[in-house]
Amino acid sequence: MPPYDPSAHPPFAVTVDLVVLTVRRHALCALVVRRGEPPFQGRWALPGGFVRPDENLTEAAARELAEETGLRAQVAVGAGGAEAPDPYGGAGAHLEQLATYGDPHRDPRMRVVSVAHLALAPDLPAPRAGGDARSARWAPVDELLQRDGAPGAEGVAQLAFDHARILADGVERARSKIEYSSLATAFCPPEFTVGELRRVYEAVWGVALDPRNFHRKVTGTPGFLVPAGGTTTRQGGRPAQLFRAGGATLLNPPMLRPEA
Amino acid sequence: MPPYDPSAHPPFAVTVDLVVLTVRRHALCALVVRRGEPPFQGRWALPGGFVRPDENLTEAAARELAEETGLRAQVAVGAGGAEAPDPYGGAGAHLEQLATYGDPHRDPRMRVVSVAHLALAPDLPAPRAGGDARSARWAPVDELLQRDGAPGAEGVAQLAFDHARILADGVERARSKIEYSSLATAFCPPEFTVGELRRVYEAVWGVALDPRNFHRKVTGTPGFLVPAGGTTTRQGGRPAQLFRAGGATLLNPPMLRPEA
DNA sequence: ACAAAAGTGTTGCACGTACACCCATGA
DNA sequence: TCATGGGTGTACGTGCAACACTTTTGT
Repeated sequence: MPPYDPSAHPPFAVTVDLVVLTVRRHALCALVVRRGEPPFQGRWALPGGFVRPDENLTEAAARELAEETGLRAQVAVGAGGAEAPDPYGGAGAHLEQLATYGDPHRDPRMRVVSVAHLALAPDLPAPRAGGDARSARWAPVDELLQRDGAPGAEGVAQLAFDHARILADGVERARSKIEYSSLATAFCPPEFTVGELRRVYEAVWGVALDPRNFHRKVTGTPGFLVPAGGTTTRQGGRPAQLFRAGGATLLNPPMLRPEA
Repeated sequence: MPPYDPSAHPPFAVTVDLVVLTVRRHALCALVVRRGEPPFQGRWALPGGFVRPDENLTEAAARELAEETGLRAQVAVGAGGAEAPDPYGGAGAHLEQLATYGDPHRDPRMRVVSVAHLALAPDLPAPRAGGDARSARWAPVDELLQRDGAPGAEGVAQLAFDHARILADGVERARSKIEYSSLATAFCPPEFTVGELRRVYEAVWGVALDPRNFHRKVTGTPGFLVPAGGTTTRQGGRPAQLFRAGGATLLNPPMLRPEA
């Protein structure tokens, strides 16, 4: 390694970008904000911002998440590069590092290395255009990721920068990770029914699951769900038991994703 | 997002660090280099270096890998943030992005954000102390990751910076990824036997596997292994068929890791 | 002959899939 | 009464674990 002389190295900017996913009306949706200035002015982009000198990457991502959504982060430990325990106590969104994108020309203005993070949130009342966001919305990922040229599907402009790629990576991570972990509960409110959890899987994977077998699977895995005591009929039909996420974080054997 | 004024942002240095793993004498080993200057002078560290202005992160990692080992990288595409296809044609090591580490004080000299990469290589003749490495060696990961204070296990100094954490994350990634992918073949020479592949799994997981069931599993998975034609007795005993890695990259159903 | 490693056959069990069936509520 | 979603029972198939057994070399 050459000696470290700050002035001898090219100027890199380091940012965090956020893939914030939720399930709304049976569809997997991502949070996007409209850019107010060039480049890509007027286009939709992932929320994000610069890492400050005194904060680590996870803190920067949690700060941006709070600014955009008001959610407090539940930081995941593990091989994702988490650096600090959850500084908050309350309920909030799952947050983990996704990947880092550093192509020399991904931002036309200067060299920007972006550490993308993935956040999973329960359905929120409405995007809060806080901080420096001009306007924000939840958009179905299917729309955002449509390749241009798809017939009969115009009207959705491509995301700014390489954000389509980042979003695709985040969606793929979420889709595969709910197979073998209890992460799907991060899309649910603190108390939820088995059917609501099943609809999360169905929305994220875009498939239909057998309600009976799903029920047996999740209630039969020790530590995955703990009964919360009450019941609800908010989905109609027979009253359903309410559950909370249990301590188990790994699902073994995993939930099988149908090939469809 | 505030406007981009390079001079308005704090100076970040961006580096790549490498977790290079191989299997030697039945043990999972990592490549470490001895630091020739402060901080952590004389301590072992992961190989790595600065990202240059004109290269992306994957290219930087591949360049460092070639400088340290002479290996050419087979870049993995997917959610790891790969940015370019393999620019080389020959045989080489598997390379993928691991995670990014950016704690404000991880390097005492200045703010350094390191994009760690994971490389898996077949057993190499000897570490080549090329580039700026003072000296290099393959060290068993069990030694490198021993927590200090373990009785009867002194003599192995802790790795420099946060490299023990990075190495642990890389080892965990390798251990879990060979479960559901054909990645274990990256530890083998171009042609290998079923027994040699099994010994890779046993070394990486630190468990014993049933040779008969392992044989059925890997030869029965379509596209995982393709016969190379010959046989060998280099392991002693009855001649074993030689295989090459097949096109299949995903193992379904996965190889089951015994709980031991 | 013996050890060592490569392969094959067979059986039992755990778990997923498919689907018939019953339960409890609101309209 | 009917539609809707919640929940249980059961038969069938697939695939892994375990282990007996055969094959082919080196010493």
